[in-house]
Amino acid sequence: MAGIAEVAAHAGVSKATASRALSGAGYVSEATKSRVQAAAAELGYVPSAGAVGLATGRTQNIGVVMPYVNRWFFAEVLEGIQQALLERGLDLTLYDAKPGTEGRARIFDDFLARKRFDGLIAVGLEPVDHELERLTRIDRPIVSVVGSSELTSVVAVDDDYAARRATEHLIALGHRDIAFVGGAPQSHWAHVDQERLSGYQHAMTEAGLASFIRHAHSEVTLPGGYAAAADLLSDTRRRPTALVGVCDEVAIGAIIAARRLGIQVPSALSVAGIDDHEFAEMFSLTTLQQVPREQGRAAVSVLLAEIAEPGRARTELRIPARLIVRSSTAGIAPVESGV
Amino acid sequence: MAGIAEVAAHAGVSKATASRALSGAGYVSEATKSRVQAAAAELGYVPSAGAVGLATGRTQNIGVVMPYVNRWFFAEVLEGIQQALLERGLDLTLYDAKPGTEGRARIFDDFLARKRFDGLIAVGLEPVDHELERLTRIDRPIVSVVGSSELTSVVAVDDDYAARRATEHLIALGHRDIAFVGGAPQSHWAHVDQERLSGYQHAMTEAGLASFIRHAHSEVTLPGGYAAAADLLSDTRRRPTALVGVCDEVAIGAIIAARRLGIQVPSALSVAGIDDHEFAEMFSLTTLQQVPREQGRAAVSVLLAEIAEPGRARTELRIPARLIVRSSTAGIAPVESGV
DNA sequence: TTGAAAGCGCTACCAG
DNA sequence: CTGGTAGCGCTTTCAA
Repeated sequence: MAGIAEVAAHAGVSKATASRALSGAGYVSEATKSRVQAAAAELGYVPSAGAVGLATGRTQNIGVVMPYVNRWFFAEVLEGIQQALLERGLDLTLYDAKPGTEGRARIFDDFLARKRFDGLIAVGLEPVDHELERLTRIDRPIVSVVGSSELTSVVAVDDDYAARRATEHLIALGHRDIAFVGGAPQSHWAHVDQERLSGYQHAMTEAGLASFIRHAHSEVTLPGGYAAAADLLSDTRRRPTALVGVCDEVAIGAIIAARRLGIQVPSALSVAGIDDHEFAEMFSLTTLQQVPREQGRAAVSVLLAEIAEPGRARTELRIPARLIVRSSTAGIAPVESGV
Repeated sequence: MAGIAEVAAHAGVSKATASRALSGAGYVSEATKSRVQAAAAELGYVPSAGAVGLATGRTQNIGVVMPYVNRWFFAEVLEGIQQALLERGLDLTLYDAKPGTEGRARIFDDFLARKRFDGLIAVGLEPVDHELERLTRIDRPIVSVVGSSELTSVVAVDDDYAARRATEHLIALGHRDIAFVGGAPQSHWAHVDQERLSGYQHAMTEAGLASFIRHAHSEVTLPGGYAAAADLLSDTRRRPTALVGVCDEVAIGAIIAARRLGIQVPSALSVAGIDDHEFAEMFSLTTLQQVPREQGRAAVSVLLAEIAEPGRARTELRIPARLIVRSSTAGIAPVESGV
């Protein structure tokens, strides 16, 4: 309730001086500065964010748009962003833009246009053209996490590399009949799924296993992976010896399905994922680790740099995933020596 | 970029009239109203949230504080809140107040004090005294989701009832040696854990099974449930015939542990949970359903009512969970006729 | 080093 | 029904 005017009065100075003393900008004698600070503390003064925003043009607030918050990856990125902002005293306003909903349309048409933020982080948005056009209108720095964009800075894991590496790991173990599970033709996360699928395809092709390439579509969720794998594995005649999941959730779903079908992992079936999901350890899942929390933090750094220095060249951060071998993968037949 | 002054000029009216025409408050002739609206549309006018906030004292923004965003329950509540706010054109700023962190302290000391919102929703916060004191200082309506509070309105499932019902279900199936899994002495979510534990204890006691009461502590996560159950079940001499999980994540962890130990569910072990988690179906988990998304929506309704009508009496919504019987529970010995 | 005053963009009161 | 004007709470020239 106490405004800067009261603080100023209390300290016996003008509003202008009080403002300088509190914000640290401009010349103020040490004596008056501490007097003002004391007054502010005593009155429990807290500046009005709205007024500061109006006067400075800086909202001290960052917008975050993502299609889901209840998926591991997104939740982790969000936490990373939140932590980084917290340390810097910035607020975060969240826009949950679920694909294909009316709410998403409103976010792009109304909410984002309000520009209640100094910059925006778009996580796995995969905007369609119309939405992209809205985004460019915003006239505030934007950083994308996941995906690719010519217009914004990007922070992401190298998806192609991750899937390739997972596949190579299985090939090195002697597998030939390796299927790729996850991703649907018109999944929203099309880009990532596609990159990973193609990483798998490349690895297979390079190893001369092009004829074994198989893609079992599924929703990119744990139950989705479960269903797809249950389907794929129940056909005993054409059962692959190894699976690459488009992400850990799908891979874990596949492991659960295998267990229910009585198929031993890894002796009868090897499964590799991508992510290092919080459940990966529990399922002894071999995976390619990415740390979404760090991606969130990195996105904040990049964004703040762009806010501080308008016109800065865009940044593109591609982070290589790291292979973590646990015990969901094992050799088949005589094991070849590894890569 | 276009301000209301330009819109006014474009439409040949004063700023005041333009404001009324756009906000719909006060008398404006239909003719001028549509003229102003046309001008606004043409110029792509979007009001400055900060300025509106300053002038009206309403930020059109709701704050949400929660200790985690990456747990099923919290993520679901968050989505419910977000949806409800979206429909009403309100923004949401998120504060991720992880217990015991420095960030949490900052949120309570600095961020919330900024009062950048018209009202606050606290999800599973369980504030300690010092924090509670901060909260009361905020002087904005607050609604709690989960937990209990004398000071704020509350929206929550009836935890005692849910656990009691789960336990009764198992008792009705003929089980006597039923253990409760989950919750640690100083878990952050102490209140909920405690309520559920005591629901279990009551049901056991009322059925004359007090001597069978057993509580296996664990972290309230899927891996936590896995670890605790693995421990509990590996002692073959004292193995219970049924388990009540403090929540579905723990219950599912227990099922996974049981399967790994070769214990058939439900023939050798019945498991019941509380939540109806997104994975419940996949594990055929019998559970007491709550719908956190709806709790989020309800919290928004209550909060907006309190914002609209200051001094309104506090609301307390206790929602009874609904028993969903799947196939993780079954009778032991001759099945008694059910409750 | 400090103070006075002019806005930031909008709403709301009060005349007309 | 409409326009002028005074703020909302803060920052920021510009003089002193």
